[in-house]
Amino acid sequence: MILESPRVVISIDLDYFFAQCEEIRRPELKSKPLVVCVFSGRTQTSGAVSTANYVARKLGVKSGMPILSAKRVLAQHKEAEFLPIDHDYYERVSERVMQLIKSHSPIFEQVSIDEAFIDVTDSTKTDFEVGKSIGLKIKEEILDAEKLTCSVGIGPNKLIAKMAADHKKPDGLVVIKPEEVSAFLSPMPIGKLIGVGPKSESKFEKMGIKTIGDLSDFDVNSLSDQFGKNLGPSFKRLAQGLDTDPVRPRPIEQLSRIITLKKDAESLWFGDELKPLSIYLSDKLKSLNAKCRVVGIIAITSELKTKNKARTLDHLTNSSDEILHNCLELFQGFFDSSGIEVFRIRRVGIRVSGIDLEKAEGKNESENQSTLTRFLLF
DNA sequence: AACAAGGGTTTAG
DNA sequence: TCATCTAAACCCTTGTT
Repeated sequence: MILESPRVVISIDLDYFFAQCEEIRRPELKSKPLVVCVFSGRTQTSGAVSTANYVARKLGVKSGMPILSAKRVLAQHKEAEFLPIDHDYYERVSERVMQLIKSHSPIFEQVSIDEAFIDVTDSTKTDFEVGKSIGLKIKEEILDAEKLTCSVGIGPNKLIAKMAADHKKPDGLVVIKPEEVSAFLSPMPIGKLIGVGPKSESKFEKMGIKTIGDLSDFDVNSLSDQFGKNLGPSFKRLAQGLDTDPVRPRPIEQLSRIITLKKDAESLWFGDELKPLSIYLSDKLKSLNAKCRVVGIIAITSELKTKNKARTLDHLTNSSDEILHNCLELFQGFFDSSGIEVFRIRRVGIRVSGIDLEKAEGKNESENQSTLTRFLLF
């Protein structure tokens, strides 16, 4: 019985992308520890590591680490570089790479600034050897055109393609044919399964599930009890290597913008800081030819707990004034609630969702979609 | 029972 | 002061139809 129609899916993941972009324009950095940082502006070193090259990673630098910790880890390495993130530059590089990848198949999905899938079932006629040669060609073209390395995975669906790409990094290429899926997945530790993070991993551990193989034949009802009636069965299917999610462009569902305050707030003194955020989101909506129905705020407390509020409007909007006005009212709700719960706010942001793409004049649906994809990132 | 709205959690990069 | 930023998927509760 055929449960899933055979596909050939390629996952392309640009290696340590932001740091590699910095290495392109300053090749002398390649041999040094290189750390791309998001400075928050509170102090000279406050902020987090966005990504680091493999020289820095081997010395212990990790994504998400406080910049100060990375500085300590690299204290002995006077030559280490800490560069501020330059998103516009990475965006331009990414855009060219994505065009190149897209030229290999019309069935294309950009997952993030440095990651994409293509479905090459048709052009390969399901021959994985042909799929492999397309993967090699893409690696070669990206290297020639942009001097960037990437990791490529080829499999019968997105899950396997992605895990194959993760399997050999950097600059790898791994092909997993349908008949190899089980042997590939089964022995892997459960934390390697896409979608299983630290929280789920420790839950699985308590249930005696150590490997993906353990999960693949675990009782589905117990999984539903632990993870919910959607996620539980879904985890089991993934562990079996089953994934029917098609390669296709994802429509934008929400846009948000968040900043770190110079000082934690106990009152609404930061209202002025929100205005540029509302203008940014308004401009973004307009450039997408879109409007939103839901306006929300995000607050992260001094204890790093996230709080959200949102309201649904009775109409669509893309007006920055209207977005801002609604956000300010929502923030009031954090402060004038007669104080059972008091907290200080470290970071604040605004979000629009319920996004409605308007029909653009003289553009068909797919042109509309690609405009959308281009604006997806920052 | 089915659905919408609002808020929290987890994951990924 | 160690602790960025963006987006999606899912979970739960509550209220409405």
